[in-house]
Amino acid sequence: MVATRARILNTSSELFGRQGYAGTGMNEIVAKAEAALGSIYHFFPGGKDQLCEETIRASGRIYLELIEAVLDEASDIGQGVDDFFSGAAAQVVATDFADACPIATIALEVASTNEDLRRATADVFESWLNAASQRLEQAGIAPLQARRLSLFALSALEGAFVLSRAQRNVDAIDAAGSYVTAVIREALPRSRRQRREPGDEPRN
Amino acid sequence: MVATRARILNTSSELFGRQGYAGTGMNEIVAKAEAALGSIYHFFPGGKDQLCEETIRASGRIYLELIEAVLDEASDIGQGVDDFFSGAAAQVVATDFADACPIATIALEVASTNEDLRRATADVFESWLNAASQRLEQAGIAPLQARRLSLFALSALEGAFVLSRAQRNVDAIDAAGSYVTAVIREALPRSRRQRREPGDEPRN
DNA sequence: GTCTATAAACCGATAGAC
DNA sequence: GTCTATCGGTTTATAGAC
Repeated sequence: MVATRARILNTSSELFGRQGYAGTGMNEIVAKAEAALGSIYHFFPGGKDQLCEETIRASGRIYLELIEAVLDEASDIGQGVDDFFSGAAAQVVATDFADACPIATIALEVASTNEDLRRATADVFESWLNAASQRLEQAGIAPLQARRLSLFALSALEGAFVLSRAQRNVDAIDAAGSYVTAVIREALPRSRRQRREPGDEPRN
Repeated sequence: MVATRARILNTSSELFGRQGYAGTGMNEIVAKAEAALGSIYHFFPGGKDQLCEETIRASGRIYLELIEAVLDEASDIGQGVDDFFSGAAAQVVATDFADACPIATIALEVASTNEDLRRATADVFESWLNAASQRLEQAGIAPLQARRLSLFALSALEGAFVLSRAQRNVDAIDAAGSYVTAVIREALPRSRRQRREPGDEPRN
């Protein structure tokens, strides 16, 4: 049995991510979460703003864990980035182009209208950037370049999500993934560069 | 004297771009446009949906012209892409991180909820991609690679806009711009590659 | 903690005078 | 073409029984 509070957060994450903050109603959330309207104000007395902020931070944490898991399970950071873009494309297709980044829609909506929520999205992006930077540094890249590569990679991923959802195909994710992966492999110290060649065994 | 219809479209472009579709009300638009509520339904009898679709297509056309102008005025395509990212960063700063891509917020909001509007955003993105592809081909890049490079460059730009608005700095645009420019310069035929060296004269 | 009823404000949209 | 009054519906949020 999933607790009501968690059911509300799961549902709000899905709906805010797909339709945005203003486009998602409290009634819609409780209906889909099979909860009472009173429950949402019981667990989130701050109302819609509080629910949204907690949703941003909760889904941000889950996505952070995904980033860390995919990067850490790969044989090297280049392969990890490649895997992440491939997995993202698969997820977008599996959800019929509905679920891509859990916070990007909200981030654009609130950037100029709600300072608390803007800061929440900034904090989440920062956590993802730090996770990526840290692993690029472990692969031998200097801190400043690791930070810039992370900003570049996350930008390409986020923008590819925008294009993919609008175009209903994953061409942008495929293209962004292959160029970003190439740039990161080029940035690695020569001794640690690896590349899967046509004759290699598939790794998964 | 600016006509009422144009004043409404200019205002809706600004507000939809900054706050999204659901987050912008008809009353807010007419108030800021200094028009009567009746006028909006006179010029856009289809209501909010029609206004938004025309806004997407109109602002998309204006941004297309900007893309074409910046790319065509540069000495070569690499410099043009570099200039575009620099100009985008300047614009974002000048508007206090409010105006970046005119349609990205709407695109994410409507991708899974309004098929007509989704198609409008897809059409606009397609027009931008075609403009970029065409110029990459003129620079000697094969059509298929030109298309993939355009998808990659636009993805990086769009995602950098998301991060920049959320973080309230242009680090993402700077990083994305420099890596995208480098990738495109690498893709050019050796004979047409140009790079500004430290000793060169500034071109503008 | 859950549920329903409802308040108070706001939404998109329409009617009709001018 | 412009303006205002207003309709009907939905929104967020609260009250209070259970």
